[in-house]
Amino acid sequence: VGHPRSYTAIDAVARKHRMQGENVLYPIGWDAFGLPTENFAIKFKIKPQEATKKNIANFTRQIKMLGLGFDWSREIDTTDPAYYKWTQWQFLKFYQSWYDESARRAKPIETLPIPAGIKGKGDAAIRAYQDQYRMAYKAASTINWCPRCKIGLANEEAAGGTCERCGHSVEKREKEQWMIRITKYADRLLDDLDQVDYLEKIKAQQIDWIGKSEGAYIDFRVQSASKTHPIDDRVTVFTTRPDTLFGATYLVLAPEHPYVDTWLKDGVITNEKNVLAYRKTAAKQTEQERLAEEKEKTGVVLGGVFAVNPATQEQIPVWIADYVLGGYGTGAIMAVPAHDERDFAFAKKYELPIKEVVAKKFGEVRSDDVRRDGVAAVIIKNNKVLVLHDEKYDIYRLPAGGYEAKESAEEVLKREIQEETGYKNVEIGNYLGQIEASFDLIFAKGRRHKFQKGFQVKLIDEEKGEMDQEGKTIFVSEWFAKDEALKKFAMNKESWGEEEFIRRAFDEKELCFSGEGTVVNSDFLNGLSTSAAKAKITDWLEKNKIGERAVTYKLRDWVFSRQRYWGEPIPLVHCKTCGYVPVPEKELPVLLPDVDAYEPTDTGESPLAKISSWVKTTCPSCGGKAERETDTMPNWAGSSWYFIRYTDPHNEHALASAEQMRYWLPVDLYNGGMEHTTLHLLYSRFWYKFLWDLGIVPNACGSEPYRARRSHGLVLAAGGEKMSKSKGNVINPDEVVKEYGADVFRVYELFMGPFDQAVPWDTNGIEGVRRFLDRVWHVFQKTEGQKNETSGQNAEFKTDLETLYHQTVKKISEGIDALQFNTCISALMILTNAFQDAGFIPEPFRDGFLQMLAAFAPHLAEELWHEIGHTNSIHRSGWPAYDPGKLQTASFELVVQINGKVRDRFPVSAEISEEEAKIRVLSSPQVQKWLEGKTPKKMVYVKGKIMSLVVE
RNA sequence: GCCCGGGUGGUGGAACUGGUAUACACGAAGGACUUAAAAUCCUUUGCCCACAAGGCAUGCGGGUUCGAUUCCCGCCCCGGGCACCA
Repeated sequence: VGHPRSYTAIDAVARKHRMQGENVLYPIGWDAFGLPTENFAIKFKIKPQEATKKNIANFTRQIKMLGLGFDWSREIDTTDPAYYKWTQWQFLKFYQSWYDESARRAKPIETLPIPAGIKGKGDAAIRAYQDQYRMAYKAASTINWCPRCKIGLANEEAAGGTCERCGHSVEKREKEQWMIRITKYADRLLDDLDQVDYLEKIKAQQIDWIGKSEGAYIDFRVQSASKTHPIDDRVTVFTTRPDTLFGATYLVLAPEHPYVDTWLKDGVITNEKNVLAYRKTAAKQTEQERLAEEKEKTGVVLGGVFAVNPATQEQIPVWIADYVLGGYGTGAIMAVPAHDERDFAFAKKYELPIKEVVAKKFGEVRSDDVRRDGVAAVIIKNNKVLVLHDEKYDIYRLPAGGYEAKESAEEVLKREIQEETGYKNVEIGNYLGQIEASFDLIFAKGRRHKFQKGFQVKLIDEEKGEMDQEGKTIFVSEWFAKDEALKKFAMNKESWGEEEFIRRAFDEKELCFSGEGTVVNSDFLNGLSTSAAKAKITDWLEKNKIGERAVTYKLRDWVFSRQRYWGEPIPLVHCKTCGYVPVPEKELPVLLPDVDAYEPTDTGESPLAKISSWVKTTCPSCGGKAERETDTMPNWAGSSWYFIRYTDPHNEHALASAEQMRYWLPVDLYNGGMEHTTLHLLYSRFWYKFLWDLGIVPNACGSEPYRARRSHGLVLAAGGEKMSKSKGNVINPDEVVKEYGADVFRVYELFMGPFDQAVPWDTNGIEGVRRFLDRVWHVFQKTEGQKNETSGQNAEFKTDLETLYHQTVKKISEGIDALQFNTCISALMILTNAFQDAGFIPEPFRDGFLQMLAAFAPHLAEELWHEIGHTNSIHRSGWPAYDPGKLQTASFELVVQINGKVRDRFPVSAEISEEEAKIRVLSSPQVQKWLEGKTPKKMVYVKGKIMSLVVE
């Protein structure tokens, strides 16, 4: 019952827009390559081809049973050779392209400039040079190997050290793999998120996965004390905080760092045994075990070598430790215990020196002002120092010797306020209550820098010298109005937008740990904010050629090979003389051979490698003997572009015609589960951008494939736990449809709760929906013959029904587009109940009511549509419109509040004036009773709603 | 730890840009119809007190406001995602 929920929901959207006369493409297809199908086939000892066929047949039956309005003429199947021909074709495009960094786009490989020196060396050299730049390339890499599934996994599929499919922990293996340079698109995948309308959490996941961080590479010289084994190497580290270089007191390499191999081999390391032992345990450990150890840090110092801190020229020890990851950055870090939590823990454990870098000095603060276990925010003003406790991260720390306030963004803000408003005493702080002195203006800063709508500001009376106990908290908008100078200042800042204003005010921060270690007062960084310090020191590093600006990403290149049978064969041929040669376009698709034995092998080689008749071929380039590539593509391949194929699914000459792509793309609404909001979404965005770069997707379509991405909530079992086969709590739509019918099932799926939230399946709840549809049916039966709309009804009653009808049309028309299906259904229920009370459905509302119902319960609506005399299909009939003038009833219930409490309510005409309303209110006996003879100090009237009286 | 959600009756959940909190539905209780049951229909249903009149309630504590589920500050709890990423 999970899949049908989103199908039904988007079906309602599709049907509504279709009925509104729009051309709607609501497609369905099967992404059937990959592990799930293959494992299923192995388990039941059938061929994956058959498993696919069977499951497609079953899903098709179920979908048709539900009456979903998919366009079956566009049905696709990623395992169909007519489809995967184009998947292979696109792979070849990756192979035959390179990424031009300066143009920020992919281009055909022929356009790659070949350096003169290489040109002279002949074709082989040119080829080798090109191979280094191809978007698809083969490289030996450490991959995640799942011993149970016998498959190499992409990093994305082995997150957390376990196989995404089976949960088994993965091993590291060296393997030649086809890779795709998705990392070249990291910045664009990040930047272009601004263009799209995705759910916030989906955007966050994309950003998170790409994991961009900006900093610098810094070279540390590593030398040996020994005369017999002298070395002078340079270890490069990556850091996001080059400004803390002065505080780097040791270096840590990942255990598998190649330098360690070299030094061991050269006999430089004096404690070889310990080092080897540590490396061995580290290598043996699975990712899972490593993380399971409660983050207890371990490591071994490398005896016989030391590094030199380029800023201080101090000699510092070099360690290996598994808290440094080989695969990220350079696999080496400079440890700055005073400014990094992990380094701090490590330094404490192994008693390594801790040095703190501070930019300036200022006056004293008592040590007990600084919390022992945490940190404190410190801000000074004139001669006073304020210590404000805060959470770990926003820290303006106070060393024992003290330092002067640097000009942080807070300071800038403060200065600007002072200069522009003439206010002298301006303070920016964290906790209002802890500020003792009197100030004119205080910005209170929240824990998370999240001031979306405003923040608290205190205005203190300077003459009194002391703020009164309560203070006066006002909102920004009001604060703007209270003081001309402040208003002017704030108005200027308004052009930043609120967010930018706040970001500027509070974004800059510095991380330190209090009360530990010694302090380095750096003249070099004197008076600089963190970002300015970073820039200054990076400039210095670059100038002296010991470092450079750098950006790193968590995102890695996409491992595109699978050593499994059930996937698209990679359409390349390997020839001893020509290297890898693409299969010519006219020979595509390279068909997956139909074989009996397709189980994965222990050797890690594709099962296809065993089929020599298939493997042996001739080289398309030289005609000599050659072998086919036996790796297949990952299941993500076919699904990376299927939305493009939907626009032109039967095209034999192209993946889709430019005309069709221009007509349909980008996708307006993409709904799916959260399980595809990192990988599939990222891959398909990347894939699309690549095609767009090459002009395969027309420029006019834009660089993002999906305009909006939404996601539906899970359907949970009755107890609120996940449905799973092992728990036996899975509900199959077949059973539900058998008992209640497709329409009840559909409507319940939408009524059960908010579309984007997880909701438990409730067998009682579905009964209510059945009753509702029964009621609809019955009220229509009673309606028959009642052609005269006003028969027996008084005018007021009719007006109410009319108002309700127009309100419902508005609500449902808007609700469907906002994906608020549960309230749409309830609106239909309310209207139905009103019809039932009336005894029948007045003529003018019949068609519209059914048309709205048709979006949710298409079968019943169609049946009743014909019953009331129509001969066309309701699904092509149109969508009801509402009359904005008929949304209000002639009268409304005026609510009277006295001192915030509801004391009376009575109906009044919608046209009543404020004066009249006041008279009516004051003459009410109820109100008079509560007034006890007093006159209200104030009367607030909200038209159509409420009268609020304030009495002393 | 970080990032997203969320916390409202016995239950799933409503509530527009701050304006009658608890729509709609489930469940429960009572009633009508029936020999009886099912189905259907009607009534009641946040809590306290109940004769009425009141009072208290949207996770907790504050604040702003004539008025707060909604805005602000500080917390607590639950779900999901990420995580020794330097």
